[in-house]
Amino acid sequence: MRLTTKGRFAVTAMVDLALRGGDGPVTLAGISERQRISLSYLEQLFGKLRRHALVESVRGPGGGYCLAKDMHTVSVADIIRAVDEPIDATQCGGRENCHDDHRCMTHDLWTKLNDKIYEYLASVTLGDLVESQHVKNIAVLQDKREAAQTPAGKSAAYI
Amino acid sequence: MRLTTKGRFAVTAMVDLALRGGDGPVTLAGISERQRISLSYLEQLFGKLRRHALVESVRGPGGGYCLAKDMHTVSVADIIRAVDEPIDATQCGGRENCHDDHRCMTHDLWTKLNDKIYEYLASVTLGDLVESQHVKNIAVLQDKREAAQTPAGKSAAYI
DNA sequence: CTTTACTCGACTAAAACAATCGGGTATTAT
DNA sequence: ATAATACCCGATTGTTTTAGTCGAGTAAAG
Repeated sequence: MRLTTKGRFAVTAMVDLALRGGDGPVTLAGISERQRISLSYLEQLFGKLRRHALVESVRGPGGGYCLAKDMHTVSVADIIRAVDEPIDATQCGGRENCHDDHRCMTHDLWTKLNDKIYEYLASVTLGDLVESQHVKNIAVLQDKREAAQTPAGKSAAYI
Repeated sequence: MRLTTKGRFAVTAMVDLALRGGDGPVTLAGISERQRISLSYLEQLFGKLRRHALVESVRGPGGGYCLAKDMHTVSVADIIRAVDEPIDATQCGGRENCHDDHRCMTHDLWTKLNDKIYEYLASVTLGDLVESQHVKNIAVLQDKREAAQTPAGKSAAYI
């Protein structure tokens, strides 16, 4: 499992898509603006996401992208795997730095680490992220309301 | 926590060191030969390991490196941190791709992942790796003995 | 038949990484 | 002394990966 900003961008874009998937296709131009990710880069990412059947596209005016599956059945691991294709395991499978009886002295270590990372990323779904985002927005609203009740100017938060 | 071959090499080298630390300092030239890691690269790595107080050096003929601590008190995380210095957390702390209320939509995700990775690497000590290596060597010896008992030429393993 | 918006592959700039080089210094043995 | 061993360290280099761009094309709607 490789972890780059490409994967992070893809996850962010997919959350954005999931958040507004309700009313028809979402354009990349919109995601680009909201998430500040370059349009051409998004096109590249969504090409891969589409080929991995995570999203569906609608061409022409009014077109855009939709989630291909229920957001609760898509894990973060699925998304990262789609854009960061080579899943790079332990980098120890027959390389020149492994030899003799010393071969892969640390092989198990990296394999297990990989499993742990994968396990976690596979346990979090797009739906989870969307929900926690909603919780945050509610918190923001509550903060604003509380701020409004607090006497002018001073925030209660830092007392 | 950054994960590169540099960190992997450092862990491998430290296991080698721990395995033969019994009889005095171990030379980098020896580690280089056994683990097929370039000497100059090892010098670079061990400079960092020494500055992080994970190893101690003895100069001059008969010199080399020793573990500075008991192998059971040194975790893999310690080693990787020593050589891959900037611990690169979520790459989301105030970057241009985070903005407005959407800021860090996936921030918690990456923070938690980082914690998981760190947690695992901190749970494995150099001593653990050395022990599992011993177990392997015993297994290899047993394999050889069994192979010797098997009638000539044919291995029993693939039947 | 023009606009919107996806499609695709090739290309480039910049950063990170792996590794090397060259000239040191401390210590031991002869 | 002085030669050999082996650590010390900063600067540099070559390569790969990553991030991001460009341009030409296609499908669909109005």
